[in-house]
Amino acid sequence: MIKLKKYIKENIKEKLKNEYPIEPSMLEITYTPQLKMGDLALTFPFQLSKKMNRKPRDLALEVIPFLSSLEGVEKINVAGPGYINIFLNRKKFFSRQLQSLNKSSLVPEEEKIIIEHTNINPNKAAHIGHLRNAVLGDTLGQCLKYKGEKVEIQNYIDDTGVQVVDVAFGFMDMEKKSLEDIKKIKGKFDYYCWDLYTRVFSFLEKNPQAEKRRSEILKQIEEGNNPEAEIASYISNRILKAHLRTMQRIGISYDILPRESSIIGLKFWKKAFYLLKEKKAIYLVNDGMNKGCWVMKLEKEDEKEKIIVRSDRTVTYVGKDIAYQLWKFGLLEKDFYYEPLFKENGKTIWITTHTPNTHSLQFGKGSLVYNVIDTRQSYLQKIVVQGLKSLKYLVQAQKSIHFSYEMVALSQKSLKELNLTISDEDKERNFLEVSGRKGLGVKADDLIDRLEEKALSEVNKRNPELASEQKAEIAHKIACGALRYFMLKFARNSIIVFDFEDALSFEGETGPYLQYTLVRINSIFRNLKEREGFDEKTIFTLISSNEISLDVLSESELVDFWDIVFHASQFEEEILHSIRSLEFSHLAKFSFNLCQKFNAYYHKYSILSEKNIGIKNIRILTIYYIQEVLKCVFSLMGIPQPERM
RNA sequence: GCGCCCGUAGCUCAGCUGGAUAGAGCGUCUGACUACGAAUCAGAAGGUCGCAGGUUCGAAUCCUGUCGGGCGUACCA
Repeated sequence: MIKLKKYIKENIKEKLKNEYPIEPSMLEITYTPQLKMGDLALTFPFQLSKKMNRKPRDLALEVIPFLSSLEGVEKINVAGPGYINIFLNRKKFFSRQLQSLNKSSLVPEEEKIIIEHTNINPNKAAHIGHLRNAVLGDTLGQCLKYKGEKVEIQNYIDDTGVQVVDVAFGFMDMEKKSLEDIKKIKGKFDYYCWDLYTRVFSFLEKNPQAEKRRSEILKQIEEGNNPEAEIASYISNRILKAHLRTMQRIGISYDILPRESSIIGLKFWKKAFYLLKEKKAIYLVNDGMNKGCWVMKLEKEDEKEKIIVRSDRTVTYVGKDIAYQLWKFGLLEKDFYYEPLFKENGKTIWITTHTPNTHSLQFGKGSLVYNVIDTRQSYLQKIVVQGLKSLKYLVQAQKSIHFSYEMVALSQKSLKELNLTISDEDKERNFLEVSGRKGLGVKADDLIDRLEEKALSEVNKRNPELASEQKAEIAHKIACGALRYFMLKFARNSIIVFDFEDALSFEGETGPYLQYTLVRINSIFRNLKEREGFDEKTIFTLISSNEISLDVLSESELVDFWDIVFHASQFEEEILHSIRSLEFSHLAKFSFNLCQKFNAYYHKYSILSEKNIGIKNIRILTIYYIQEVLKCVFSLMGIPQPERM
C-alpha cells in the first residue's frame, strides 16, 4: 500500500506539473469514508481552486483525463464538491498483496536506536504502572525492529538510590536484620519489601530524626565495601530478578541492564561534571537558597535553577541521568564493564559492572534514543536534553526523545476490592495515583495471576479434554494477550483509571477477542488440512498460479471481500504511523477493527462447505491473508497466538 | 503564579500532518448455536464533540480566550 500510494503520487505529479501549479504537499492520498465511493481519494482540487480562482469540481473534472493509464488503477471519478476518487484494480491489488506478504516495505533510517524502558526501582514489587511502561517500550522496540532498525533495549537499574536505602534502613534499623537474616526470607521477596517500604515511609514521617541515619546509609552505599552496601546490593539484586521474572511472564526482555552503581563506580559523573563545568552549562551558586549547589538553568524559564550537585557535593539523579544519556550516544569517552546475568531462550541478558573483566562487548553508541518515562518526569527529561544542548550536542539533543505517557491510577472501586484504606480527602477524588510509598497499587504479578486464573477457568469450560499443562499454557497466553492489549488500547496521554472488571474482561475490545479471531482462522485451516489435505503448499501454489478470478463472487460478497482485504492491506502504514506518533493505540485499534471485520465475514461466508471451487479458493486466500496480517501485528504488540483456546 | 496534559453517547475510550453522514467497547433492549468454535454475530436506542470567538472552500481536529479536572514546578526519583 505504501509503495502503491507513492507510485500514484509521483505519477500524478509528473502528469500535472506542467499544467497546474501543484505542490507535493497537495498530493497526499487519503481514504474515502466509504469504499463504494472509491478506494483512495485526492483533495488537491480544493487547494488548487484557491490558487487558480476556479471551482474545485470543475478543476477535478478537467484533470481526470490526465490521470488515465495508471498501473493498478481501474477508474477515477469526481465526487461531491471536487474530490477525485480512485478505484483500484482489485484482482491485481489482491494478488500483489499476497505475493508481498512477509516482505516489509518499510525502510530503516537510523544507525542504531536505543530504547530505555521499565526502569523500576529495585526496592519493591512491580505494579501496574510499570506494566504500562514496559508494554509501551517493548511494542515500540518490536515495531522499530519490523521497520528494519537496529534496536537495543536498556533497562536502567537505580540500585543506589534513596528508594533502596529506605528498604535497607527498614531491614537494618526497624527489623534489626542482618544480611544472613534477610537471605533467609522465603517466598516473594519483592512483595515482602513492598510492605516493608510502606512501613519505612510512615516511620520516617513520624520520626524525622531517622533522616540522619538514612543519609548515612546512602553515603555508605555509594562508598561501598561495608555492611550497608552489601545489604543494599543484595536487596536490589534479588528484587531485580523478581522484576525480570515478572516481565518475562508477559514476554518482555532486555539487552543490557545499566546499573547506577556502575555509573558511580566508573566515575561517569565525574567526567560529565567536568564537561558541564568546562562548557559553563552549570555553575556554582554563592548565596541564597541554593548556596553551595551546582545548578543548571532551563532555557526560556528565567529565575528557575535546577540543582544538579547538592551542597554536600553528592550528585542528584538528573546529574547521573545526564551522564547516562551522554554514554548512550557514545559521547562520554568512557564505557561500562559487562557481565552476563542469565540466559533467556538462548539469549544472554547483560548487566553492567564497575569491576573490570575480560568480556568484550559493545553497547550504547546510539544515533537515536527513546526514554520511556511517564509524563510526570517531563521536567527532568527536559533538563537532560538541556544538558546535551549546553554541551553543544545539538543533534543528540534533538534525537533524545522522551516517550511520555500518562499514569495508571486506581478507581475507588478497585481500592475497595484491594481493601486499601485511604484518607477522607482522597475519597472525594475520581481516581487515586498509584503510590509505592503508601502501598497503593496493584502488583503486576497479582494482576497476571488473576488473569491466568480466570483464563484457565474459561479454558476448562471450553476445552475440558486438553491436558492440564496445555490448558495452563493457553491460560497464560490469554492472560498475557489481555494485559498487553489493555495497556495498548488507550492513547498514551490518557490516564488509565484501573478497574478490575475492565482489565479482566475477555469480551469485546480485548486481547482475547483478537486471539479468538486467530484461533477461528487456525481452526478452519486445521479442518481444511484434516478433511481435504489442504496445506500451506496448496496455498502457495494457489497464490503463484495467478488464476484467481474475482468474477465468481456475487456483488455483495465482492464488497465484503474488498472491505476486509483493503483494510488489512493498510497494516504497514499503521505501524509507521504508530511509530511516528508514538501512539500504539492506533495499531491496537487497527488490529481490533480487522478482527471485527473478520468475525463478521466469518459469520456470513462459509469456507469448508462452499461447493464452488472458485469462490472457495478466494475465501481461503482471503482468510489466509488476514491471518498473516494478524500474526504480524499481534507479534508486534506482544500478543501471544494460541493454536486453540 | 508558570509549564504540560485531559474534557466526544449512561460508563470507558478511538477519531491521523483539517476533508465527505462523528465511531468502538461496556451497559440497556430485540434477535441468531443441529453452523468452519457463541470468548461470536445481526439489529435498536443513545451526541448542541465543555463553552465563546477566530482562521478556512471545509474544524471534534488548527489559533485565541474562558470554565472544569489532573500532573509537574524538591539539595526524592
